[in-house]
Amino acid sequence: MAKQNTVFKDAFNRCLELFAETATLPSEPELGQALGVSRTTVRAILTRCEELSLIAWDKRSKTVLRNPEPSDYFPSEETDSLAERIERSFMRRILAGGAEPGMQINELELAREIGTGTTSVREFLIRFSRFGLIEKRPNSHWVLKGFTREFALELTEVREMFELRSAARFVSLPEEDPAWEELRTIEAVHREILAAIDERYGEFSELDERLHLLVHKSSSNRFIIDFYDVIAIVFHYHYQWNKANARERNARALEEHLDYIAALQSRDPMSAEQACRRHLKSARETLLQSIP
Amino acid sequence: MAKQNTVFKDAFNRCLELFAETATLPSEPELGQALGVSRTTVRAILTRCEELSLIAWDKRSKTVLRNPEPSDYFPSEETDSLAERIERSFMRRILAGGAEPGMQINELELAREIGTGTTSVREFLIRFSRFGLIEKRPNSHWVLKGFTREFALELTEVREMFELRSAARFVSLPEEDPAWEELRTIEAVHREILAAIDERYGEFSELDERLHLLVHKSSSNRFIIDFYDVIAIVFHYHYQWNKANARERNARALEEHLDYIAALQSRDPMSAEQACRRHLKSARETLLQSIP
DNA sequence: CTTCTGTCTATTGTAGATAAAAGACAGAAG
DNA sequence: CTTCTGTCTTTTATCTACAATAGACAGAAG
Repeated sequence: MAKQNTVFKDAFNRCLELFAETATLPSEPELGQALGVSRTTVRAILTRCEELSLIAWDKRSKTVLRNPEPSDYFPSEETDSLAERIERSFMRRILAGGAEPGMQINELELAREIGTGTTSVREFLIRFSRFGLIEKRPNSHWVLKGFTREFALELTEVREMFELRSAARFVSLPEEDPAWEELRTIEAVHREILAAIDERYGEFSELDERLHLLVHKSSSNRFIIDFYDVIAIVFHYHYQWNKANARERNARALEEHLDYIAALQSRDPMSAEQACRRHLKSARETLLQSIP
Repeated sequence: MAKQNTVFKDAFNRCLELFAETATLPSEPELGQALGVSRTTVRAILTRCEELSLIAWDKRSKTVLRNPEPSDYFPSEETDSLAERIERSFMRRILAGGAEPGMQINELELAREIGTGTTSVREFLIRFSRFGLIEKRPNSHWVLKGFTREFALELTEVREMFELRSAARFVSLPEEDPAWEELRTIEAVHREILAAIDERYGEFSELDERLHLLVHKSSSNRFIIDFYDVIAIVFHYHYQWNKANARERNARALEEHLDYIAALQSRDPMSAEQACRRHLKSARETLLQSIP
């Protein structure tokens, strides 16, 4: 098992969705473009489609023979990349499981538990180390620094610096910048969700990320934008983990977002700064409350 | 060749230095402590010392028989860890060699050139990616983003945010904080170097890192402190690469540092901020001048 | 009863191998 | 003459293996 063929399986599944739209499939390079994979993978997909009698394929003609059935798809467990599986397992262990700061992290043990080789785990840990939650002792184990109060405070301190700076840039973006359009879209989604808050409050997490990432992006600074990954992953898993009072919390945050959005749209630096500060302050408090 | 024994070789060399101080060596755990290695490595070192008739070793008694000669040491090329070698080769390629932005980076080729396995190169690139100079195309190559003007501006923007914040913290450190002592030491070294600037201007680079790292550390924020790695590596290689007018540049920077140090020692936030801004501004300009 | 040494085990760092995926090139089809 | 397909080569992602290194434990020495 040198390499998982998850790219193939995932692209295959996505390719079946395209069948609904057209009776004849486009050329191989075009398909590759649409699915975001190379021609090699496209041909593997087409070959499998042919084997399953989903299409008739002869050189340039690719005719859809029948609509795909659920059994044609690969199960979703098989389409996740190894890196995603490792991340989930790891985060579950350190966030959900009682993981005390100072705990040792063992590459071999993690690999065995996840059912994978050590190399992948190792590379994951290296990438993950930039989130500041783990640290390497050279020639020895990793140490879990823990999702502690200090961590949250350090994270939010930088977040606030970066977001205030980005918000200040945002209000000075030229009228024709696509960010304004995206901001209006995000605003509309906010209103939709608020209108049906009882059913849709769960969609907040994703929307939150979308808004803040948009703001951070206007900094045009790769370090600021990259840092948003740290924030996103922490909040992502934090929302999954801590669902107490989610409805009220999210409703309040949505209102704050609307204020923030309005302030950005006013193009007034001062009120944007104030709205930004207010929201970040309550976001910080929410995060801190969930930490013992 | 599963693992290079550079830890052993480097510790062995450092161990020979200890011979000058004592006629009998301390216990194994103590030696391990002093050299920063495990007992396993200590015993390997002692075994080799015995083989070379450098010491007589019987259980607890370890008597030095003769002083080490140059030929006893391992050559310095063999004591560098693989990671260090890869970093140097890579930086030489991308800074010195005409490396245009957008260039593809090939793991296999790099590994062959450095004479190492792909795994190590790969892990290096993953670690290095946080410096914002390269980017991964999944399932495909890395792309060099280049040491460009934008890079320098983005880097210094964050640097200035972080250092201003850290300097503000610094002035409010309590009297007994060891940072004040370290600051006085750094100040003294500055004066020494300035007094003999023509011969010693080359020592500035290291001192610069020491001062700024001290300031950043007072933020007590892991993200700010970690970010200093990015700054340090960029300036480190930048100094090596760009030696034009080094004497004058360093002399001016030393003067600025002294102002900055005095402002910090005054405990006055306003003057610390001003001195910090002044120095960072000229550091930025120096960096930008070296980029075409 | 603390600290050391001898011995053994477990884990990390690195190389090498292999399937998956990307990508290059020439000739075919429009 | 542009875009496609067939074929082939190169590179990446991942596993496995193994030496270097760390670390554990029991008995020895003080």
